[in-house]
Parts: sequence; C-alpha cells; structure tokens
Amino acid sequence: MERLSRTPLFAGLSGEQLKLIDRRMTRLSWSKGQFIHTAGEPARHLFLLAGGRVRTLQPAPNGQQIVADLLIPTDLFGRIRTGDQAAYTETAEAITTVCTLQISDEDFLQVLSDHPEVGLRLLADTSERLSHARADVLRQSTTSVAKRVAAILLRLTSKFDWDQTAGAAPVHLPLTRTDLAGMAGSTPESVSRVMSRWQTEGIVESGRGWTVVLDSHRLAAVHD
Amino acid sequence: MERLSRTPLFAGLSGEQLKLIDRRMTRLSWSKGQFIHTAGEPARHLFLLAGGRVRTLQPAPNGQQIVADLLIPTDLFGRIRTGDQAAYTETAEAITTVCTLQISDEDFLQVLSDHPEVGLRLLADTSERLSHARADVLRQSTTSVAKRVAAILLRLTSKFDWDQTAGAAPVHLPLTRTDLAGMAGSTPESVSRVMSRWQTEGIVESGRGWTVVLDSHRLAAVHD
DNA sequence: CGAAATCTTGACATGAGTCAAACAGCGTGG
DNA sequence: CCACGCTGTTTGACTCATGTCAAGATTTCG
Repeated sequence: MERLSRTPLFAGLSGEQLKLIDRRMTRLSWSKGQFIHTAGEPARHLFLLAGGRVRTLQPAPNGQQIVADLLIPTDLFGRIRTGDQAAYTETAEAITTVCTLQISDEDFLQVLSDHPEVGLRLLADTSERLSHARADVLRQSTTSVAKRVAAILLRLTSKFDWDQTAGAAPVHLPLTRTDLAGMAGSTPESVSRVMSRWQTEGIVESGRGWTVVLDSHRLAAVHD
Repeated sequence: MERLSRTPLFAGLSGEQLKLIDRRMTRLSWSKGQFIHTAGEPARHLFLLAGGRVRTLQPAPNGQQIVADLLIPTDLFGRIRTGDQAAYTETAEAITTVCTLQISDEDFLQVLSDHPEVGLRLLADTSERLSHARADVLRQSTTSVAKRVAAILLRLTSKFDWDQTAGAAPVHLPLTRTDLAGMAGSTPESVSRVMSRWQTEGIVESGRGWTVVLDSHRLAAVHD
C-alpha cells in the first residue's frame, strides 16, 4: 500500500482511490530462486514488485534463457490476458526474497474502468518502453560490443542507484559474464576482454557473478 | 467508419459504440511525401490509417532517418500525450495518397473511460509489439545479416499480402537497399550481395527501389 | 582442501563493414 | 524522342571486429 503510492503508475491518485486498488491486489512472498511466472504459461496477472530483486529471462531460439532485465521495487511485470489468449513472453525469477502485489485481468479491467487515467498512464509507460526497445534494435547491430555492454551497465547501475537512495553504497550488479553476453548479444569471452580492459583502467570492478561501475562518466564515454 | 469496424482495436463493439467513437475522430487526407507527424514534435494524436501506405522513420544518432516500418490500413500510429510531456519518437510519412483518422489525447481519454476494454486491447497490442521488439533485440545481434533481411522481407510481405486479399497480385515492397540496410542494421552493400544471390536463386526479384518475394518458403529457410 | 563453475587469455577463422569504381534504371530538358 | 545526369545498385579488394575453439587460472562453497 505504501509501495502503491510510490509507483509512478498510480501517482496522483487519492488515498481513497489507492485503497480501492489495493483491495483488489493480492500480496505474495517468494524466496530466492523461485519463478514468479514462466514464459509460455498463460498470462493471468500483472505484478508489482514491492520488495527484493527480480530478474526477467527471455527464452532464446536455442533453448537457453537470456537475462532480459533486472527489476527493482515499483517495477511492473507480467502480463494481462485479453480476449484472445496470451502467454507470458518472459520468465520472472526472484533473485532475493521478494514481495509482490498481483492483480488479475478481471480486477485490472475493473480498475481501468474506475480510473481511466491509470490505463492511459500504463499505456504511456508501455509505449515508452516500446520506443526504447525499437531504438535499441537500431543501435544493437550498428554499435560495438563494448558500447553495448557499457550501455547495459550504465542503465542498470542508475536504476539500482535510484532505488537505494543514490550513491550511498556502490551498486552491485548480480550478473555473470554470460548474463551480460546474452543481454549484449555477444559472447562471454568478448565481454570478458572488454571488462578486463576497463578493470585495469579503473572504470569497473568485478568478480565472479558481480560487477560494480566505479566511474560511470568514463564508462559513458567509451568508444570501443 | 467502415474502417473502424475492421480495426482489431475496436472489434466487438456495437455499431452504436462505433458511431460514438467515430464522432470523436477527425478525418484527414495527405498526399505522397507529406509528413503526418515528425519525431521530436509534441505528441498530440493517435492515428488510424484508413487508406494508402505510410512509412515510419526513426532518427538515428548520426542524423539519418531509418525506415522503421511500413503501415497498412487499420494500423495505428502516433502517440498519446500523458501528464508528463511526450514527443513522437518516429516520423510518419505518406508514401501514397493517404487517408487517416485521428483522435486527440483528451478525446481518447474520454473513449477510454466510456469503453475500458478498448484501452485494455490497445494495451495488449502495445505489449505484444513490445515483446516482439524485445525478441528482435536478442535476435538482431546473434543472427546473420541474411537472416535479418529475410525476416524483414517475410514480415512485410505477409502484412501487405494480408491487406490486399492474399496472393492476388505479387507484393511490391517499396524499399531501397539502403532502407533495408537500415532496418537490418547493416549496409546497402551487404544487403545487395545477399539479394543478388537470392535473385539468381529465384527466391526474390528486385529493381531500383522495390523488391518482390517470389518464394517465401525458401526465403524462410535461409541460413546465411 | 577439492571440485565445479566462472573467468581470462591466446590463436585462429570469418562475416561483414569500408572504400572505390563501374553499371543501370528513371526522370528531365533540349 | 533521345541524351544527359542523378540516384540507386552491383561487384571487388581489403581490413577488422568478433565469434569460435582451446587451455589454463581463479574463485567460491561444501
């Protein structure tokens, strides 16, 4: 409920309205490693991450699961089923102990008719993501592996940083070389080469399964 | 109005409801080469293509305009402005004489509260596109230029084919090598090499500024 | 301490970008 | 109506980034 009011999606709604929405949502807890939903499974719920860390995985044609994104509290995920059946396109996995709020498609439809502006905002948010994704598609193949990895690290670092009240502690990204390679459409070896160079230059620090960006300014200036 | 009823977005609404929505929409005509909206300009309208062909262009970092998609009647484009200001992320250009219906953000909000299921369907549609785009991002960098070009040609051919009652006339795609190169994140030269091979193999036929897919089955089986 | 997984580094092959030149479709003006 | 020129296409030669294969080193955890 406290989380609800901090969620951009519901910003600007009165406490009364929030209470109504909150009543329609179900609270659930998950432990590390549990799958909140799985790609291919019929989509039934929209989730709001209330606490903990979640990663989303996309199934690749060859069968492996590629890390698509890391989520922080107030992020929305999951999917609403509409008339024609739809399945989740991604898998969501808890990587810490996690608390979620979920809402079913029927209930969400109800919220939508009670608060049309929520629908509009969700639509705007989704459109925003869509145009980002479109822009990524263009950048992806034009740009070098180094730039792509840099972009990923910067995006996630600023997202996590924002979540934990900016710059207090260094941001630990829970990603292996293989995870990063998947996100950048590259290979663990290539990512490793790039990261070792950055490590000697003092731009990042990393170990087995984690990475910390030390100098985001220089990382943003990376050319190859 | 006839177009409205054929639009997936409004499918299942009664004639009465359609009439209400229709009353809120404005009809406009455009001639070849005109820009319906321009990237960066404040977003004010959602457009429904009623007749003709439109292409959308994405500005690339280097300043050139990359062809993002070709639209057919019943396609939606444009963008709704929400509380925080938003701009169009793409440019839409008429490539034939075009007829559009447009709706302003205020009016759309009204439609949304009158017909919440429309909002839900639009949201579903946008989510669908988003997950396609996400999947593309993954495929893009992993896969060869040939496969990417093949995928683009197949997608557009089936889209256009569906528009003109399947297979009656061969589908002429109005794309230059440069356009395709942009869409595939490649170069005109590379696209040209791939296409010449396909042309000698009888899979496609093409000329200056157009391409026709002759054998979509073999094109789908392309490996490199 | 040992085993399994992850990371690093090297050598090599190759797809595709770049540069450059010649060619061909298509509109225009004499 | 034809020649000219603009623009898009093709092809070749070369280079380079990056994927692939293969050891070897390192970290983490039981």
